[in-house]
Formats: sequence, structure tokens, C-alpha cells
Amino acid sequence: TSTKPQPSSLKRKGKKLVKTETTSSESNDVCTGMKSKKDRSIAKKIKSEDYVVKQESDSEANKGSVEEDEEDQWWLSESLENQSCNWETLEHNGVCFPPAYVPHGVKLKYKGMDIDLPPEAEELATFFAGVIGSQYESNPIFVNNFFNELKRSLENTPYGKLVVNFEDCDFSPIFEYIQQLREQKKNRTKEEKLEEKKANDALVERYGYCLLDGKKEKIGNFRVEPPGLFRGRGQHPKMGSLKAFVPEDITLNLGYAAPVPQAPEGHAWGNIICDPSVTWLATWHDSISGNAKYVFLSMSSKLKGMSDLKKYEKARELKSCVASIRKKIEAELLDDAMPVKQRATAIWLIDRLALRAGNEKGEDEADTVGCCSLRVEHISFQIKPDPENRKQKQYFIIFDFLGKDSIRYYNEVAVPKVIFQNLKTFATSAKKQRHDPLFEDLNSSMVNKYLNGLMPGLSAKVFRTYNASYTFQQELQNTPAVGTMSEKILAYNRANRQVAVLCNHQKTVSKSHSAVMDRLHVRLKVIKAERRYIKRELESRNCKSLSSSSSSNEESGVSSSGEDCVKSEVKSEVKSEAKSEVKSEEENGDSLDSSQESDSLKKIHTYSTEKLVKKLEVLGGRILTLKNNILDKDENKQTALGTSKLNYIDPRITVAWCKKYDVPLEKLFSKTLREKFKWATSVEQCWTF
DNA sequence: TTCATAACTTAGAAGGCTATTC
DNA sequence: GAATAGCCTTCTAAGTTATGAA
Repeated sequence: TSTKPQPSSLKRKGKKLVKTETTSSESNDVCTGMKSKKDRSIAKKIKSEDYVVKQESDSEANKGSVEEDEEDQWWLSESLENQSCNWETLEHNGVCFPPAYVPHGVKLKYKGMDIDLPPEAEELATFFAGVIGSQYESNPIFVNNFFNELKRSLENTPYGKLVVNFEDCDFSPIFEYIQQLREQKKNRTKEEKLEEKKANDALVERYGYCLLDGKKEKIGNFRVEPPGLFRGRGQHPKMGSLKAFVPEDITLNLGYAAPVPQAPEGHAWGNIICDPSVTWLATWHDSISGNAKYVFLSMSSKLKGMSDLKKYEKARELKSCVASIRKKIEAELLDDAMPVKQRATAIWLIDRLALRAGNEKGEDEADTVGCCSLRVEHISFQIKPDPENRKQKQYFIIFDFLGKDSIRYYNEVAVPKVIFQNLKTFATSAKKQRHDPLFEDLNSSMVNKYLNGLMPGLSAKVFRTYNASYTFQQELQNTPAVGTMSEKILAYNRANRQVAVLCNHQKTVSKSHSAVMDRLHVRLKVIKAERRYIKRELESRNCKSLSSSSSSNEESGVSSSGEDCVKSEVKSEVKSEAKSEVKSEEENGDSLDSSQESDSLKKIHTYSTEKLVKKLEVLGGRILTLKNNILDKDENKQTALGTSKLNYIDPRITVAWCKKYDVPLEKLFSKTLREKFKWATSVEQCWTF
């Protein structure tokens, strides 16, 4: 009999322990003889909890004893040292398979002829009909790859030689069928929706959680990716190819004593291993790239939380030594050796522009670059006179390239002369062509190796985290000491936006953006107009009280005093403003409904003066909030704030800021974010990055 | 040293859900 | 109560980095 391998013997990659596959029903006994005392006690606990872990509601989860809560607060006790072993026991129910394809029988038309497709081809055609209306439909790479797949699926059928031209294919019957299904889905009854929710909840209950060292943890992506046409970003050469689902390719990672879950009917797991040196629960291969895909724990889990905390602590460590690192890099910019000069210049860009490292990419991937993989064609040079001192020159580099996800990076940057000269040398040396690499003596692993020598654990991406968090903290200093909630949140979002701009996090402007902005402007005008009506009403009441003593003067149009002059001036100004307001509303076609207008006017006349003054205050507040809202929205139309909030900004900065400015955390972090950053919520308001 | 790749983080899009508006 | 907007979550593509083998 073998003895249970200790985790330390499993830490090296490639030395994974392969378990003998057993099903849940025969499970627990198989390894009994190998269990340690601790394992046995955990196995018992797991059994008593019925293994299939139940989803707790928020309130139920919070009912745990103080002892349990403290146990959950790993950040108070766990060491952040690198550990070769991520867990001692791990149990889960495997992964959730996508439903098998059910043929619908709707025909493809080819040259007007009905084609009765075999199931595989029909599934492919249905995948394609699913992208009709999207940008992929008209993308020649996508269409070509898809059509090759379709032809391949028809090779050994009577249609193999008939279906040869994509242009002769008519997918509209299948498209219409899909639309019908979508419509049906939209029009589901309450009962149907409830039924579906129940079924989904059951899946989440079965597959959505695992037991890691006896503690229930949420799993991130327990559903295996369903088959479909690959939707690569940018000009990906493989887009439109079939991304297959191969059930037998799935490997599960389970604790040594854990029961092996039953594979779905008719299938078997590809492999079962026990490797506590990794955090994934299941893996398979992507049929397009051959790359591994994994099932990991959710971001609210202890393992992910620890990894996050480590990341930010590493960035803080960089903060403490960034000055000396920069000094060293600046000296190396002038080094005679080309590899050193190139490395220093690249690191300067990674640090100051928050560029990604930039690994080399393959032929079968989209042509995107990062710092080390920049090519001559991606930068241009410009020298301008310094506007403040015409005798001085300003040196500019214009960056224009496609970065991660084929998002364009365009930036005109004023740089020190030495950076300008270095880049110019790199771009023009050895008769380089446009498509040649700018840093031919450099790659990302050389940069990282060097950085690691300057500070243990330092790599290119730590600069991005450090600069993002540091910038955010600095920008937050612009928060008004005294301000309304909306002003504070605007300040927060502005700081967030600075970071998003630095990291070049973009989103496509929504189709409805301009319409939404128009509507907000109209709403603002309406409120302003209402405020003016009230002001006018108050003015006239004031005047009436005055006029009782000087009505003759007013009637004759002659003011008895300078004060009256001013009042009438204000009055006429308000009148004309209100008029122009209404006029511009009419021009926009969005004026107040006339009945509404007169209603609100009527009401205003019946209100007491005190009530009107109060209403005036309320409207003032509303106008301010709306103005901030408009500003925020417009500045934000193209910038995605979420990515930096999720991955780059140390959440402790937000927590401390919220405490300092008395802003509820819920205003800034969604439920998932609060769960993810549980470890950050206990910091004091004086905490700094 | 180079190459391949395992294992993880980071990323935008899509679609669902919910609050708001009419 | 329906329509709409926008927030939030899910999905999975696309990066980075460390490590082992050749």
C-alpha cells in the first residue's frame, strides 16, 4: 500500500499525482487507508454536510458565529509568503457541460434550393445565423473560416460538392428561426421564468461551489465553454473557426481523498489529478489555439483575495524604491551598450506611460504589440518650440499602435531629449524598415529578469499597478473638503478616470449616448426654467409689497429709487431668460408639456413664500447634481472605469477615502466588488498606499 | 540561451437585471 | 405597467510571467 503523498512532494509542475478514477458512489472508501487523521475528520465533516453545498443567502451567511467570522478573515492571520501548496483537501462536483445540440430541421437555402443539413453542419450554420447583424457577419476572415468549416462538415455528404460558394448560401430561414426563439424567450411567462431560475439555481448549487480545506468557496466559471464560432478581437486570423467542445479532454483536479464526481451520462473525464500546487479545479484545451483553459475559484475566494493583496503589497514595495530604480534607469539611458540603452528606454516607457511588457506573438494571432514588441512604424517624432520659452525645444513621440484586444493606443507625449534621441537611434539604426522591431536587442523576459534583480518580484506589470494606484491616490486629493455627495462622487470618478486614461481602458461609445445627453440637457433646462418661474414669482410678490406704497410710480413707469430700478431690471432679465429657455426647448422639440407647465405654474402661485424659498433651494441642489451627472457622463463616454477599479487600484485607497469623506462604500463598489475586496474593508481612514 | 507552455491576471463585449421615467 | 437606461455580472479572449526542457 502506498502512503498519502504529502503536498510538498507534489509542488513541482509536471509531477502531478494521477488519481485512479472512482465515482462518488464508491468514493470515500477507496483512499481510506491513506488518509491522515486531519483528512479523516474533514471527510467526516464533508459527509455530514451532504457534500452538495447549499447556497446561503447574504443574511444566512452573516449569521455565522464570531469564531467562524474570524476564521474567514484570513487577511488578519495568513502569511503572504509564497507557498508551494494552495490547499490540503479539495472537493467539487466537476464541471457543468453545455447542453447537447438538438437539431431544429430548419433548412439552409443554397441557390434557392432547400438543403437538409446533417446535424453537425446545421449546428455550424446556426452558429453563423447567430452572428447575423453583428460586425462578424461582414468580416471576410470570419466568413471565410466559417465557410471552410461548413464545407468540411459537408465533405462526405451529397452536398459536399454542391455547396461551394458562400454567396449562394441563404441563412435567413435559420436566422428567422433564431429570432423566433429570442422572441419566445423574451415573452416567457412569470412561471416559465421561475421554472428556469429554479433549474439554474440547481446547477449553481451542484457545480458552483467547492470545499477547499473544508471551507465552502464559490467557483468562478464552472460551466465549460459551449461550442461556437471563435470570436477573436481585432483582425484575428482564426475568427470564425469552430471552437469545439471535447468532453473527454477535461481534467479534474481533486484532493487525494475526495470522491471523483460522476461524469455526465455517456462521457468520461479525460483525467483526474491531485495537484495542490495549482489553484485550478478543471482544465481542458481550446481547440483553436491549443491553449489550456481553466476553472478557477471566484474572485471573492480566499485564494484570489490573497493573490490580490500580494499584488498590491508588491506595488507598495515598488513605491518605496521607485526613486532609486528610476535613477538607475536614467543613468542607463546614456549607456554605450545598445542592449542596456534599449532596456532602459523600454523600462522608462513602461514606467512613465504604463505600457504593457509586450510579448512576441505568433502568426496565428492578431497583430497587436506592447512595449518590447513595438515596431518602427508605431512611433513618429516631432520637435516643437517650447511655448513658454521659444528658444527651447520640446521633444514629442507620437505613439500609434494596437494594444491588447486590438484597442488603439494613440498618445502624443512630450519626452526628455535623451528618450527622443534614443528612440530615434533605435528606429533609424541598421537601415531598419517600418515593420522592423524598435527594440531588436530586447524582449519582455529580459526586461523582467532585470527588474527582478532590482527588486525581488518586480516585473513590468507591477509598474502599471503601482502607477495606477499612486495616480489614483494623488488625484483623490482634489476631493472638495466640503461638498455634496454628488460632488464627492464626481471627484472620485474623475480620479478613477485619470487612471483609466493612463492605462488606456476604453469602451465603445454606446449608440444611445448622444440621445441620452440631449435628454439630460433638456431636463436640466426644464428645472432651470422652473427655478426661474419661482424666482419671478418671488420677485413679483416682493414688488407687490413694495408697490402698495409706490404703485403710482410703477404705473407711470417712473422709478422712485435706484433699488426699484435694479428690481425691475432683474425682473425683465428673468422674464427674457425664461422666454429664451422655453424657446430653446421648443427648438429642441422637447419642451415641457403645456398642461404640465401650466399646472406647475398654477401650483407655484398657490404656495406660500417660505415654501417657494425652500423649493428654490431644492431645485438648486437638483441642478447641481444633474450638472455633475452630465459632466461625469460626457467625460466618461469612451473611457471604461471598471477595469482599473477591478484590477489596478488598491481597494484600500477607496475604503480609506470613503471613511474620510463619509461616503458609503456601496456608492462606489458593487456587491461583487465588495465581496472581492472584503480583505480591504477594515483599513482606517488614514491608510495610504 | 531559446523555446514552449502552464498558470495565472487582465480585458471588453454581451446580455441580464433593476431602477427610473413616462 | 411598459419602455428605457444604465449598472452589474458573466463570458471568454488576450495578455503576462515563471519555469522546465532542449
